[in-house]
Amino acid sequence: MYINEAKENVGKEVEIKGWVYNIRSSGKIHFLLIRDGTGIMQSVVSKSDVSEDTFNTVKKLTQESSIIVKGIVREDKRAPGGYELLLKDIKVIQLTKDYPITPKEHGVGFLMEHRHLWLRSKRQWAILRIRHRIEKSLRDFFDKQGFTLVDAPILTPNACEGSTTLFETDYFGKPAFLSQSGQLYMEAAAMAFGKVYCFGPTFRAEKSKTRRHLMEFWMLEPEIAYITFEENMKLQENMITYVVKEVLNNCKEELKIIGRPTEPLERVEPPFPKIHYKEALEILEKHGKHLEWGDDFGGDEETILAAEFDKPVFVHHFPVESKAFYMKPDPDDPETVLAADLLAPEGYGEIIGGSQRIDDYDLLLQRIKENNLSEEDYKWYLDLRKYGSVPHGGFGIGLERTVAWIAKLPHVRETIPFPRLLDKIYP
RNA sequence: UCCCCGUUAGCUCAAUUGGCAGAGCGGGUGGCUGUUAACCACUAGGUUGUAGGUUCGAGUCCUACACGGGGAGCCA
Repeated sequence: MYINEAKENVGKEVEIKGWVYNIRSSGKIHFLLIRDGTGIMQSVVSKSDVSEDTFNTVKKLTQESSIIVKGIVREDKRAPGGYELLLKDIKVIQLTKDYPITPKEHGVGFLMEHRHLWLRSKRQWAILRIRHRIEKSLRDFFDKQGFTLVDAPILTPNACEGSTTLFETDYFGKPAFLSQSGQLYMEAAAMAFGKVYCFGPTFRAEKSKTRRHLMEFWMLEPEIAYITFEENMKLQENMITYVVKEVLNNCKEELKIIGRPTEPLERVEPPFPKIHYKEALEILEKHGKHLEWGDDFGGDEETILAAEFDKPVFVHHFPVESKAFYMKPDPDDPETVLAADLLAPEGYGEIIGGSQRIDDYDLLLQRIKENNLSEEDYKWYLDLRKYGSVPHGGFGIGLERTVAWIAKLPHVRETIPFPRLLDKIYP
């Protein structure tokens, strides 16, 4: 039996294979907390119920020893979780000595050094279960609507945008780079499959050292042929709403463990507020932050803007010069692009960046040249505007920032099993 | 890359003005029949990050370096 099946096994004799989470003793009765990956369950060992051998074996158990226990499941209000195991027999697989992570407090540095063991702690378990639920519901959302998952390459031949620092590696004597986005490949795929998305790791060699940055992070990037700018935002609203509902419905226990208040999440319903870049500047001005036209938002600015609303908020129509080369200028206002960022509530900042893409060959070529990018490198990308070009758009959602927001974590480093941080790649 | 803070027992932290290096957790031993990070008693555990300097005397003051944390910038 797995611990999360306790309810269906009340009164039955079962076997649980797991690890010792904690042990308390009161002389002639031991309370053993066992975890098996699906949850934590208390096991009661009374001296009068078991052999002396078994009783002494339990007495000597240490934190994180691996064990297989047999006993009868019963309901008891005194047990954490409401169910406990009346232990009959125990087999010790390995008696653990000196497990470094104790039930008391530890510093972040120490815990990160022991990330491979920290994963076993209740809080980390809950966070990564929520991450899994978010990944699953994101994929379900797109799969249900007929999107095709198209995997983007991780090794790429050139700096797709030239602006950010890429990790370089050797590709049979030629330089190759770790991908920072699958978008350009998804544009090719959208012309083949109509509605596509990719979901994988992306890399940046930026010397960023903040609570919102990782060197390796996961991004889901949908791309849709013939979509309009407004439809794109609608899709994002529906996606975020779906994911939040799925977490609320399926991760009640996990949310409780990490102490995440659910009211702010329950408010997440379409439509989300949408503000023009110009309005954003006005809101910031009102809060004493003066930005010039074309300035990008920093962490502070994003927090101020998001705090104006109790839902995620779109900021759209950014100045052309502040955004990427492939974004399509608004025909009614060519100084701005048809792009929107989605800012998460509660100070979590940008979690989605999306836009209409330039579908005109000449304009795209012009923008490539203006940005000092190599025409040769983008030959295949330009081909997409030569053979049956259509209006299209998409977006990228950063998984770790989304998890950090939904789980209300102070730092993205706990949202991924093995975070890659500035200058830190162990374990 | 820049700014700020820190580094003392396995872990989290104390140590008054520069004057005997100490507690909780974890470990060990013993006790306790319903515990909830259990509790109680006893016990072992230290080159105070490294290298120099000032001083009768440095965990404490100075310099450099290393490592960790927080923030800024950078940032599909």
